[in-house]
Parts: sequence; structure tokens; C-alpha cells
Amino acid sequence: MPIPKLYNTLTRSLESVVIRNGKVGVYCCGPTVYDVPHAGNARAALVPDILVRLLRSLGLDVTYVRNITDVDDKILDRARKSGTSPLELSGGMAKVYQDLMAQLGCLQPTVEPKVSENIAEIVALIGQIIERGSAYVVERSNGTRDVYFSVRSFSDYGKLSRRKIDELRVGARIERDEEKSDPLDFALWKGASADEWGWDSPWGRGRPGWHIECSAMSGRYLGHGFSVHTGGMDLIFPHHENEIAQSEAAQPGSGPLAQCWLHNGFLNVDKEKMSKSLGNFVTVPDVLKRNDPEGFRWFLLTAHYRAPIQLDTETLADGRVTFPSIDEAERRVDYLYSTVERLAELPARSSEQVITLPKELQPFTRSTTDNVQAAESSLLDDLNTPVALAALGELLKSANELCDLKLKRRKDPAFVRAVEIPGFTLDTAIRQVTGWLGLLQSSPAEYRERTRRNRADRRGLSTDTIQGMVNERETARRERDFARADALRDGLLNLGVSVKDTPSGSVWSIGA
RNA sequence: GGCGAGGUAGCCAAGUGGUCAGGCAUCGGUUUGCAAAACCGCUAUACGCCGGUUCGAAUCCGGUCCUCGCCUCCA
Repeated sequence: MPIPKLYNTLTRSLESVVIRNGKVGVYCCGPTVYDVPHAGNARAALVPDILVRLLRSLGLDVTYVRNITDVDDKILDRARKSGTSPLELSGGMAKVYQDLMAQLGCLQPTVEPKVSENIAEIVALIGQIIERGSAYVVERSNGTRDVYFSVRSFSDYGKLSRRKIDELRVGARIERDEEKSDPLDFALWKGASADEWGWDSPWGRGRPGWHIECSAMSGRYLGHGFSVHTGGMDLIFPHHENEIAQSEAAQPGSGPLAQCWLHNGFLNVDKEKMSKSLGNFVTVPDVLKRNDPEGFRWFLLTAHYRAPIQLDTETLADGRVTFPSIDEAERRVDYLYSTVERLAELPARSSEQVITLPKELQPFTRSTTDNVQAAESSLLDDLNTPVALAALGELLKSANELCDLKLKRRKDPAFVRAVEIPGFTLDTAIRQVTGWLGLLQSSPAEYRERTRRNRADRRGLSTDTIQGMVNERETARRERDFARADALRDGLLNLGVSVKDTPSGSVWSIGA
């Protein structure tokens, strides 16, 4: 069985995924749910999704954990401002996140743990770290107690981000906190007074610190030393560095927290990192207002996961913002669905038939196999989705070529029947590759309905009106009144609607 | 200052020590009532800059310029 190779941030090299008894654990650092997810959150969810699909297609038993951080100071602040309770806010945002990721075709994780439901595990882990001498309790002036992790007690600190403890003190802005014994130490537990949001613990009421939840939840659901831990590049330091310190300090001698650390690059908007202050912040709902979710997915797959991906925006005359590169990706998804639909029109395969393929059809089998292999080996090689998409493109081209060939030779019944053989092979191949990529998750009819409706809405058109004009044009064509038919078509084209005349009638579509 | 990513044809984007990435756009063709879609073909002497290694480098080495990110919450 081929084993996927991934770039491990910890060793800065390509390594085979570590499998234990046919099992693989994948932990994805999910979002802190204080707001709707942004475009970058989508990318971070998509990367492990591709990995999990690939691993499962190899027959491996994958436990996929994607956490929801629903306890955090940002959530508390937002809740205060909007007059709701923190868990009400984060619960709602978590649902939004889950719904949007599902729309983007991301697999449902095996487990989607929340911090608020893992407080006992977090408290137990903190206790273990204290016992090992790597954390200490500090009493604050208001009577509450914090627990801090002692960075200097963990000799491997900095191994993931390649930072040296002593260099961290220079230049960096480390908040002075008189209660910590070392400015580098970070909170495992933050004390809270009786009227504040919190849970009881051996150190009094409080809330978990930022990093401890991932250590507790990955430990609970995957155990120590699981296969792959994923997240955005910006989590390398301090989040993942601290996770490693906590988990490994809690269980000295039990090896690394995770075998492989996989980090995805940023999604930049107009060449810069998204940030609210720059005003280039793009949320997933912003994208889906304008593009089909599968188009967005295709777009995210056009760049290698570790490379930054550029999301360019264009502001229309009416002030609306569009994403030209996602539009382009969406046109490729149109092509995917229209090709699959065409392929379905080929003669149905009858299994008992044994036909010697005509010479013209022979190359199809070979190139189909080659392209499936190209797609698979590129994904096995550090999830190279752009190359896999190129291979998929070749398959789609072959499928159209085959359909064109059948059309050209339609008077030759033996040939038409023979077409079913490569047609079936191609259909299977396309489904296999799109399965790895999480594309083609609807039927062509569903996709057409969905995009027609959404694109019509976006342009302020009604599908009934369009259908009416198309019908009118068909009547004109039947009467061979081409001047009128063309005028109607031009009118539709001005609305952004293109009409395709086929033997079975006119089909219309709205451009992405 | 420390750590890191990247600079590839008009644009997006892979890859690699020695005939092809791929997509978009453009142009020509097949097809069509004309189109659209689809397919075929053409196109750019592509690899930031300067040196070096080599029979041969965009690919390896040295230097250099530029862009971006992390080091503080961030996917």
C-alpha cells in the first residue's frame, strides 16, 4: 500500500505518515468561535479534509478530530458586547462554522470536541503537569489563582518553531506579569472570581488557558503520539509549541505528542494577510454570497497547501466585490459537471458484452489509467492538489473527446456501442479523483439548479423570466425566424445568460 | 535582531540537473442556421539579479535585490 508523505514542520522534511495497526489519528486545530469563519479558516479545514479522504481511500481507519474552541476571552468580550452568554454566542458560531464547512464539502469529523465539554480532562491534565513539576500555582491579589506552565522546565521548548528560549526574551514584546516567575511562562488556568465565567477546579474557579484545550482533547480522542496534527502556519508559535510542551511534559518519556506537524500557508487577500484593520477581511459567507461553495473549494485546491494563496478582489461599478480567481475556478466546476452529465449520455454498459475496441478508442484506457495514477501519486506526495487537478482536467478533456467522437461516428452502431467501454472507465476514474478532492458532491442536475438559482439571484433575475425568454426563442427557431431568435439570445446574453442549442432543446446557463 | 515563505511567460500555478505541467486569456480551425459548449492547433526563445560547479541548471553552490509572514490574539 502506498503511504502518503507529508512535510513535517518538526523535522523540516518529507516523511511517510505513521500508521499504527492500520489506524491513523488526525487532529485539526479548529476555530475559536467568536465570529463567522473567514476564508482562511476554510483553507485550514480543507487541508486535513483532503488528507483524511486520501488516507481512507487507502483503506486506513482514520479518526479525524477537529476541535471547536468555545471558551476564550474573545468570546467573553463579544458576548458581553452583544448581551448574550459566552456559550450561547460560541454555540451559535460553532453551528455556523459546521454548516459552512459542510457546504464546502468538508467531511464530518469523527469527533468535534468542544472545550466546554472537556473541562474535566483539562483540569486533570493540568494536575498531571503540576505533579511533574512543570507548572505552578500563583495566588493573585484578588484571591483567585492562576496556573502557569514553566517553559524553562521543558528542555525541548522551541523544537517546533526552532526558537531558542533566550532569544525569545530579546526584541519580543512579552507582557510583564509580576505573578509569573518567568515572562515566557504561559497560563494553563486563569482564575476567575465567583461572578465571572468559569468552572471549579482544585485551584479555584477559573477558565482554561489558550493552549491546554488542544492537548487535553487530542489526548482524549487520539492518545499520545497520534499521526498528524494540522493547523495554520501562524499556530506554529506559540500555540503548537506550547501544546507540545504541555503534553510532553505531562508524560515524560512517552515520545512526541504528534508524529507529524502539518501547517498550511495563508490565504492572502490582495497580496496581504487578511486583517480587520486593513479592511481586507473576507468571510466564508462573503465568498458564498458571490460564488458556489464547490467553486471556492476548487479555488483553494489550485495552490499547494503550504504556499500562500492569493485571493484577489475586484470592485464592480456598483460597489460589489467579486473574486475573479474564484469565478475562474467555478467555471472549471461547471466544466466538471457538464462533462459528467455528457458522459452519462453514453450508451449504458452491459456487462456481458465483450468487444474488441476500435483503434481510435484504444488510447483512452491507457491515458485514463495514467491520469488516475498521476492524481494519486501527486496527492501521496505532500498533498499536491494542483497537479491532481491538472490530471482531473485531462480526464475531463478525454471524456469530452470521447463524447465528440461518438457524435461524429453516430451512424456506426458498433462504434457507438464500443464507446461505452472507455466511457465507463472514464466515469469511474473521474469519480475516484473527485472523491479524493471532495469535488462532484452533487448530481449535475442539482448543481445546475443550485447555480442557476444563485447566479440569477445575484443578478436580480428570475429563472422563470429567463426560461420564458428561452422558450420564446425556441419557438422562433422552430419557425426559422433566426433574426428574432438571435435578438432574444443577445438580450439574454446582456443579462449574463448564455444559451446552448442541443438536439434535445436549448439549455441555458448563467456565467459564474 | 531571530525564524520562515516566496519571486516561473499577459495572469494564476506545478515541477525538475538533459523532449510536455495544467488552467485562464489571445489567435486559427472542427462543429453550428449563426452562436454557445466541446475538441484540435498555434503562441510566448518562462523561470528576480550576479557569479560558480557541470558536457548540460530555472533546478545544485555562493552572493545579492525585492515581496510577504511569524516572533503579541490570529487558520
